[in-house]
Amino acid sequence: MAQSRTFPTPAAPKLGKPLKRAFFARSVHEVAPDLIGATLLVNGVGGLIVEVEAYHHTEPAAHSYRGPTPRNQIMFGPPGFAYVYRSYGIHWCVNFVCEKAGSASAVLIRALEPTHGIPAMRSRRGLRDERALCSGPGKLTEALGITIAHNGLALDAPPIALYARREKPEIAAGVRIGITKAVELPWRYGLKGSKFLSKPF
DNA sequence: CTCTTGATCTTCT
DNA sequence: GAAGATCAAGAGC
Repeated sequence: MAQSRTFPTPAAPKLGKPLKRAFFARSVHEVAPDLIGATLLVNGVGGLIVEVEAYHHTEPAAHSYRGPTPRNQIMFGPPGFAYVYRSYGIHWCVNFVCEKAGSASAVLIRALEPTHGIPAMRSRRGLRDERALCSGPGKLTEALGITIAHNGLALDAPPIALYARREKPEIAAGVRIGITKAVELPWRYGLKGSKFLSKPF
């Protein structure tokens, strides 16, 4: 530790009001862009949501497209809960369930701008560039400590907390990343100009 | 900078 | 047996 004296902790941005579960009880295509700029914390660690993607059961890229399975059952439940799945056998990815029970739609959280608990995130991810801490769906779950243990948890109760954005940001949209079906749907949303995206728009 | 590859769990064919 | 809502490391330019 080269640091020889105590520095003031950088002030984290002021949080908006807590998002209630009802926030998610509407079209996934309204919720997804509205999440850009909101703050996601798990046990007090997290940051600003800067990139998301919408998925809906009527479209073949969605896990719910072929009906319920043990993995995706949370997607078929009520809105306002976390759907966590194993990606490529190695990573965890987290979604927020939207609309209504049976609708099987969700928003994949793809990138955060780290604001809270950065030392904890660094320690979980290893020493890295701050821009790489949460710049991908598998990276941010590792940084926040999200695992299958969080599958099915409510989004408005500990250890998860969400806070509304305080100002409306400029939002970019584009095609989703890493899929081979329904590739043309422009259901990826991001904070315009953010340096913390998984990829530029 | 871009391209390739290995890691290895769940679902589907 | 193969593919997939991914990531990091290594080779090459």
